[in-house]
Amino acid sequence: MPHQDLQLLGHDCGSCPIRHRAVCARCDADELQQLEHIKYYRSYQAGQTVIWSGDRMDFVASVVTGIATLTQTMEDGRRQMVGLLLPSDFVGRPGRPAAAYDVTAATDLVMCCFRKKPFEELMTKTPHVAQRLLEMTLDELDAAREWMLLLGRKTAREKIASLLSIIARRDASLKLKSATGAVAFDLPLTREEMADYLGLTLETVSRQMSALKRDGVIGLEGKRHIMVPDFDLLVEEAGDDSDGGFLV
Amino acid sequence: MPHQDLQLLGHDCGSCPIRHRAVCARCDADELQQLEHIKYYRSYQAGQTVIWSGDRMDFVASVVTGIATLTQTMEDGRRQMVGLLLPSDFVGRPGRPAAAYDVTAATDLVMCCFRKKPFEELMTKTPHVAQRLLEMTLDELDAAREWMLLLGRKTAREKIASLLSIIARRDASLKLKSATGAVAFDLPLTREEMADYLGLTLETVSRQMSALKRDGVIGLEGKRHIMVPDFDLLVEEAGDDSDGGFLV
DNA sequence: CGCAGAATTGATACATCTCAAGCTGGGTGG
DNA sequence: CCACCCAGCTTGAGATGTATCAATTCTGCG
Repeated sequence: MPHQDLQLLGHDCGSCPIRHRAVCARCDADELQQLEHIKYYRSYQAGQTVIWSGDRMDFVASVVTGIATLTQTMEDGRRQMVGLLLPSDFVGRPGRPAAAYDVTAATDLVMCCFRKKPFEELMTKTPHVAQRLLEMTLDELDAAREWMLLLGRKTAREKIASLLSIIARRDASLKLKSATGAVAFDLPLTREEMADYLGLTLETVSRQMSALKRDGVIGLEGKRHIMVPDFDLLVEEAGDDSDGGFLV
Repeated sequence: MPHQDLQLLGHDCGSCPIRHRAVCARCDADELQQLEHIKYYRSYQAGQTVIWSGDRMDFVASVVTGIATLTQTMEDGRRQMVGLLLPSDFVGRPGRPAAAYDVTAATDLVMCCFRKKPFEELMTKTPHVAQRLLEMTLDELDAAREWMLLLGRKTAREKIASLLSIIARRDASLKLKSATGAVAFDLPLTREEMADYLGLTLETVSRQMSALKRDGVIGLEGKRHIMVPDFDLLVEEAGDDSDGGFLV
């Protein structure tokens, strides 16, 4: 059962922190008002399950604050994370009645939910929501393909460095900065969640984190706070083509 | 330079073999006529490169016949396939000037290309193309996530069985049949391409193919023709949840 | 016929997994 | 206030699956 605090903040789209990046980014005043009508907020505590794969899902949503994960599980318990949702990311698929993945709150989480039926109607009647959703889905597809390269071909060390640089970049972009030089951020994931992201065991994640620390690529303060003295070095360790991925 | 046979077949959308599945599936007569105006066909021989990652790309396209692959390559030569495009699948991203992946013809290939600029205009002016593209992109994202589970958590044997069952299913669906009982099909990929798909080496692919043959899960006629006596057994070997994935 | 690309098979190396034992830090109850 | 506890994490030793390197063996084709 979701912990259903009605948030006082953010009831008005105009002052919403993800107003300019989420699925509603392109909406005009009229469309926004229609969305206001069908939206409601939900909060989850870190660790709570938002929805189980296969469950009926009669809403779609945007992440407002916090981080959620999408995971797939095999019958024997092997788990693979297939999505990492940051503020402004979209959850759910219009036209699909049930959830295809487990959705979990990795940190405390606030989502802006839209009742699915009216949301679908809005999509067919006005263009801006569908346009923006297409754009976001194409971006996610690109991210998924980058992730496939990571899973299929990178070494454990490269995988860790890749994940850290991805989080650093997205964290910087949420703060409207760009990731260069010295960078610091909090890991929103446990070692086990990192392992599920990377297709590794948590022991291997731990060992490689220690190795990167030993080699001076990263510094640790507690388990969660990461300091990166030279972001370019981290990117190099990730094995990515040097450019910051400016293909748009 | 693409081998640019103008195809005699298929100049008319009405008789196009992918008319009801491709990005144009929802178009009305008027929209279809606009598409006719900006489309042209291109043919490629098996092995030819359609476009290199980073190259300027001033068209988007649908695969009409044959199979194309999307691959990413790291600086040191490690390769990962990130897309397998069958007839009706879409190539290219509206709004992006350059190709993000290498696109290669795995078999002889015919593509229906649309000049990008007018295609983008058509997308903003009429709803049906954008709607269908969104739907197709969401499907691809689901496929990519399934693929991520494969890359991150499956054993070599499970990977091979998964790939074979995916190809068997898509092959059956193109023939408007469903994959059950005894099934047979041609592999459109070399061992090396299979390895690039699965995040393995070609030697491991070869060994696991031999193992599946030895165990009677598959039969081989030549290198490319696969016979599956019991499709359910193959799916079991793939480690997937038993159901045929009917989440829509 | 014989060649070249594709595939198979073998022997060995090595990265990561597995199993197992401690460590650490923050919260709780005596 | 301290001892304890527990989840999360680290580290170690050994097992194992896949990669690597190296021959052969197919197979289709000029």
